[in-house]
Amino acid sequence: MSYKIKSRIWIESENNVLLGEGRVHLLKAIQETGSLSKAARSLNISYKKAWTLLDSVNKSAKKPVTINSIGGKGGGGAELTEYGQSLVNAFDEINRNCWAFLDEQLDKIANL
Amino acid sequence: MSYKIKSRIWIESENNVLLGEGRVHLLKAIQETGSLSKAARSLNISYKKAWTLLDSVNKSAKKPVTINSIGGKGGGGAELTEYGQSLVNAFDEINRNCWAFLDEQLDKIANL
DNA sequence: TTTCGCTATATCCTAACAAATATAACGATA
DNA sequence: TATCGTTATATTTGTTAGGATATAGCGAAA
Repeated sequence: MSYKIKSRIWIESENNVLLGEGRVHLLKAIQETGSLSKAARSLNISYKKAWTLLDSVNKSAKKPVTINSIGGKGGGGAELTEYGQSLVNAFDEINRNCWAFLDEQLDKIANL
Repeated sequence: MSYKIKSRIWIESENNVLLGEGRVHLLKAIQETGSLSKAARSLNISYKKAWTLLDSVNKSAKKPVTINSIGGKGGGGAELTEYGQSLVNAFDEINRNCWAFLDEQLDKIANL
């Protein structure tokens, strides 16, 4: 069996992490479930962890990534903004491209 | 100030990590100093940590990456094999290429 | 005005990981 | 055969990130 190359990418803003794979997973789950707590449950992470992540995302981003509402019908919820959706899509695309790129590069090591 | 994209790449072999940035730093330091303990001191990490890393590298690699000698003149030492040097060089090149590639990709996010 | 499920936040606790320490073994050299 | 600076490894101690738990506040709707 041969070597594999793996990668992790993330976006920073003013030395704060804006987006990484975990954050993108969370944002997708929010989009699917309509709430932060449901998203946390679906990802098997604590609400606190999810909240901390989302808070950090929104504090680092130039424009709001989600809109969170407290109280009201159903207790409230969270949803992605247009900007949030664009970020998620762009991140995914870059990540996929990066994997493809690295797989190409790998043959520099394969036959040493 | 605008977003930055960062990355971390590593090479795996049979689900074990072979090379990452930290390991490559260590290998370079071994090459420069001729010993594992000197390399550890130069990187400000404990000997134990350095030894554990190097041990893992050599156990994951298909061919030996360093040759370590115990006792004798100077107490012993460690040096990179040809193969080890090739791995280090290839990793560095792939890493640099990856950075350049990702910087290109970043403008997908810059103007959202 | 009570209920509901959610957002928001503080505090404690623990388990994983890193650092610190100790010690054995090695072999060329003098 | 004593010395030296290594490699090699076990064990103990510290630290910190994350998990668990608790609770307050919110607002639409019935």
